[in-house]
Amino acid sequence: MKNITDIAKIAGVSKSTVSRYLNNGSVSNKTKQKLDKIIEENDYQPNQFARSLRAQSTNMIGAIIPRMNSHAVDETIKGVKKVCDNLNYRLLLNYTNLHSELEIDALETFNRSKVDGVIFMATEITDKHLEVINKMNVPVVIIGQEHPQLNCVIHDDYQAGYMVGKLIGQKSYKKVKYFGVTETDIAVGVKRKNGLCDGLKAFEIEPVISETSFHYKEALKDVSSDLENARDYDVIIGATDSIALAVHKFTFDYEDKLQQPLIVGFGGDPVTEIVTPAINTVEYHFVEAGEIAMSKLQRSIKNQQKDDISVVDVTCAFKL
Amino acid sequence: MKNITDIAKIAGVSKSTVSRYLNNGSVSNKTKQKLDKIIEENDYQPNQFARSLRAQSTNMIGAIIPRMNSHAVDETIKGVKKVCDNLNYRLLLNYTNLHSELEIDALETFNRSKVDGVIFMATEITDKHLEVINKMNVPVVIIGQEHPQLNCVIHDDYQAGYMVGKLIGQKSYKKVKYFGVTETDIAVGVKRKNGLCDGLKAFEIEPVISETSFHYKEALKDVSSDLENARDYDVIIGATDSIALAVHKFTFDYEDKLQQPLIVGFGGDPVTEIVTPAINTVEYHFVEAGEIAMSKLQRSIKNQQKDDISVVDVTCAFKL
DNA sequence: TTGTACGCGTTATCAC
DNA sequence: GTGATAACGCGTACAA
Repeated sequence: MKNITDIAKIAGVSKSTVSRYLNNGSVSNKTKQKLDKIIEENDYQPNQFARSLRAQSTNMIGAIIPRMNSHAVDETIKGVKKVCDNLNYRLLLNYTNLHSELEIDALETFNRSKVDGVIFMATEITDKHLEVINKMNVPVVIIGQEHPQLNCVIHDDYQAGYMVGKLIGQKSYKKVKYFGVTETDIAVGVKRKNGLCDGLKAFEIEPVISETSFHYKEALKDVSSDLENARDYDVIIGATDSIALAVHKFTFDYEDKLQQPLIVGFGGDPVTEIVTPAINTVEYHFVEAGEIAMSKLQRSIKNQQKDDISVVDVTCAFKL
Repeated sequence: MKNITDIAKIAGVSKSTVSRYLNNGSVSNKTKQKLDKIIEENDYQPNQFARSLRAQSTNMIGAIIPRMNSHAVDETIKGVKKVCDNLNYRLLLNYTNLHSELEIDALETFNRSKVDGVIFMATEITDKHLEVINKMNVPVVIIGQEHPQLNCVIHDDYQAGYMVGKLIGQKSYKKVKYFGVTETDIAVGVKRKNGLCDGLKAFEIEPVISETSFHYKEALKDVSSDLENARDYDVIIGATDSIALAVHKFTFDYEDKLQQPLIVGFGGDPVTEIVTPAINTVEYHFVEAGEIAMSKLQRSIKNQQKDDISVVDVTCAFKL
């Protein structure tokens, strides 16, 4: 592999001339053409590490994602990538498979790698997360959870829950079941649930609440044992689309086809419309969230200061 | 951000001592303890770029993935990551959203970034791909497509198709429909189809073949218009699980519930068992493929030479 | 327009 | 066990 000095020698110029050719331009037409050819022939590529070392910046953004096979993650990263492309940042993904320690590890790695900024799709922010993030000398933007000391983009989960609650109340459904998730996840476990309860409360409905897992398979177990002895719900709501799908899977086999409950989920996962009858799901604007997050990050990189939390609206595309 | 010289100054030693402390060891107990403390206090992290520049190697593996929200990609990367963790490589993902130019771009970027090796999940290998890969001075392993000049890991798509064909023939189904994909995708578009046809041929069955898209939505359109006037198939096979799901979606609404066709897909996507009735799908061993690919890459990095194509078996977990 | 000299942060070599 | 020094590849004042 050739370096800038090799190229300079071949061209019979100094390496600063080659460097100028590569960056600003300011070289004579003659040497320009000579270099065009030589660099092409030797397919020379400047060493990115030497560049970064020198420039003290890498033009890279690191993104930490909890998992891959997820509509939410996919869409969010689409948004992030779009802005990255515009701003000429390289996007690197680090995937933690929902492991909290791997998140910490990834944060430290990106910090050490001196990426220009980090996008962190969080499911939970522990004290350890906070400690590591505060020590970092690279700006971080969190997507999906909020924390007063950090730079965050969140979805309006309370509103999402509230909208569903109101829609259900208006249609005068009576018996409502909710499968929620752990309260360590503030966004989904707490706010979404509270929104729903408040929305229902206006109609004097109190849902029956259980807690289950984000994972379809585990949710299916919980849902099955839970609903086995109580099949008279008008509406069953899953805190996520995965959970709603588990509910669908179980209730689909109810003997009495006519009395199947209405099923509602959150997240706008396209799988919800593959099943029949399609599941009603609240649309989250993940792409937009990704774009906003990356723009925020860009500002942090320039200004070094955090701004307020950004809240992305949700939309309820369905009518009950 | 402090560097090794700062730390050395604070400790009152030379930077070579600090470097030794960080790497081999060979320092006195006294200075060791001193450095323990100082490095902790200043949370000093060695600059990765300077290290790589010096070492001429990055300990990083770049992976190029076509999309994120996919069971196949998710599982494959799990396998790759597992081996990476064992070998102490960092894994970087670059996601191309199924854009061929972005793949080329990603290959060049990783080459310039001097990662130690590249894992490339390909849907297609064009001349342009070949040209770029051949110019690279970093080993590349392809997953999912084969090419005589390249280092590849593939699934046994012919066998997968053949197994399905034989199972169908044995059950004496008669009218068989197959929704395939473009033949530019050798693995899925050609081999899977040929396997199926050969498997069926043994039973003198000739399937009716159409071509459609990998994407669920587009497949649904094609499937709908195709099946609208021909609802008397015993078996309908989709070249991928997405296509099979589209078939399910359409045929589920057939008025005559009793005469619903059997549906078969390929890929083992968990979504196929969420729908009811569950779709029969051929299991692909993506995690294993990822592991094999990464092991191959590791060998290439050490030896600089390519070995034979690795073929990963498929399994047919269902009986018809 | 072109070339010289230096520094980015790290590690390896070789004296001491 | 420790410290000075060169080298990794590049960009950029500064001088020519």
